[in-house]
Amino acid sequence: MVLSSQGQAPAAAVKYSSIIEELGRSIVSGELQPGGRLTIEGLQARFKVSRTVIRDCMRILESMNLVFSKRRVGIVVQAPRHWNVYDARIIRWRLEGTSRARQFKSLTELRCAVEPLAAAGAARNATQEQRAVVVNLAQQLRTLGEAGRLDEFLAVDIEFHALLLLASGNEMFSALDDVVTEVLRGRTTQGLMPRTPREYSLASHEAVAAAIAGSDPDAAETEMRNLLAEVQEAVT
Amino acid sequence: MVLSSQGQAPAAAVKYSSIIEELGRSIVSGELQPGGRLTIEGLQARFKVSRTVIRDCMRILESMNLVFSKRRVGIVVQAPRHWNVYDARIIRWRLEGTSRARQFKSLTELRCAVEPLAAAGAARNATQEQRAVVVNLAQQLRTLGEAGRLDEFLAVDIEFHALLLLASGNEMFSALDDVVTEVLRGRTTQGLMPRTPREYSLASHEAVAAAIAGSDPDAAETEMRNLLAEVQEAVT
DNA sequence: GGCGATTCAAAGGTAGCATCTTTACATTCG
DNA sequence: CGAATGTAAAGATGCTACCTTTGAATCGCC
Repeated sequence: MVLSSQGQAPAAAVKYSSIIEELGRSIVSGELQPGGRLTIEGLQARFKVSRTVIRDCMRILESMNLVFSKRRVGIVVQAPRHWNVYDARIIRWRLEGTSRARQFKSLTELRCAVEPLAAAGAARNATQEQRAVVVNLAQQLRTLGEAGRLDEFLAVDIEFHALLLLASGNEMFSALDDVVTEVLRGRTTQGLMPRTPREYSLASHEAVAAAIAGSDPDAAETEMRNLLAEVQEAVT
Repeated sequence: MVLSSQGQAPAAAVKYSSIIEELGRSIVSGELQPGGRLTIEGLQARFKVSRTVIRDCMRILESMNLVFSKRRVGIVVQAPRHWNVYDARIIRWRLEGTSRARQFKSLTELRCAVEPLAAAGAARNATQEQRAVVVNLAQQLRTLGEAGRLDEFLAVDIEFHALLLLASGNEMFSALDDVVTEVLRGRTTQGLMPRTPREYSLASHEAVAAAIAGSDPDAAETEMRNLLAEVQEAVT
């Protein structure tokens, strides 16, 4: 799952991507109510493109379970419970839209659920190189944090957490790296972070790294939980 | 996310669904290597359908990040790390294929991560009715478990866990109900379950239910962790 | 041998037509 | 008057033919 780009696909804007974006956002924001109908013909006129393009878009939205299409009826907007909420695009749209705060909270809770086990997994499965990098990143975090270089701190923090997910050896966890990235980034932008990272947080990162380096899953899990306690609190 | 059907869409087999199934399975199983190429023309000949249908299929597979298409090159199979592994269809394909055991383990680990927090969430956010139902389901589990009626036990167990996820109030959690359903079902089919559910397990279900009914998030989380400890062990 | 121009294969996009389903409406019969 | 049945139309599904755009690979020049 890749938030920024469609996997390997070249960034080259294909024609329909903007249509998907627009419709996806409308649906996710609630502007297009569940049960609401669209027709290919209508969309064709609205976006001034051929039917093929609209059809392609519909297939994609359908595959995200945002809509379904039925003969003689048209394209019907699905209720939120059907949406593939783990699809990177839907996550992005929800974070951009009015439901940002809500989505943010959900994702943070998901992080709190997953990251401790991911850390434990990393302590078990990480390669030697990954262990070394984790320790190194934690050190960098301290340096940058104490120096108050927040932007660089954020970048390294993202790298730290993404590496843990990857090293966990569980692809369901590593697929969430975009989620974690987005949440960390949003947390800073939204001013939910202290100006200077707290000593507590720096120490926790180091402790997690040490546990992973020392192949101690239980410690890694516990320390990660400590680390997340702060986060949890800020959102609740 | 719905494993069995595409949301509200009628079961009516649209033409391309079987093509998607076949190609999706080939990719997920590794039969079609990452970097491997397909062409629309080739697929057209292979499946004896028009270009339109193939294009629709490609859009869908592309939207799952299983492939990407490039002009002058064709349709290229993506590496596993790009796949939308939370897409219900991909989960299903992986569970059907040769990587079943591996996928099973990942999903179980995911359950262990998510369900405790979901239980805590349910203790906080469930409606009165949901709380009553949870308690009732736990009771049924005891009755069915002690009577050795395994099929019915499984059905109720699935209902129990799905309700927790739903009641958690976190849509990222409730979207995982298919995953949990599939894991529970597979666990029974694969003979990972004791013939008669253990007293320990029955008590844990009751304890979780009681904690939710009594609005005690911490207890719900702890009890759910106890419940999952057994599961965790069986898979590791 | 390296670098720019050319070629061309394959996807992207358009257009129009035929078909199939399902809904909505009208008609008929009890 | 109400239920069953027939019918028309709306709109998705599917096919074919044709043009455009892109970018990989080859060719040719320096």
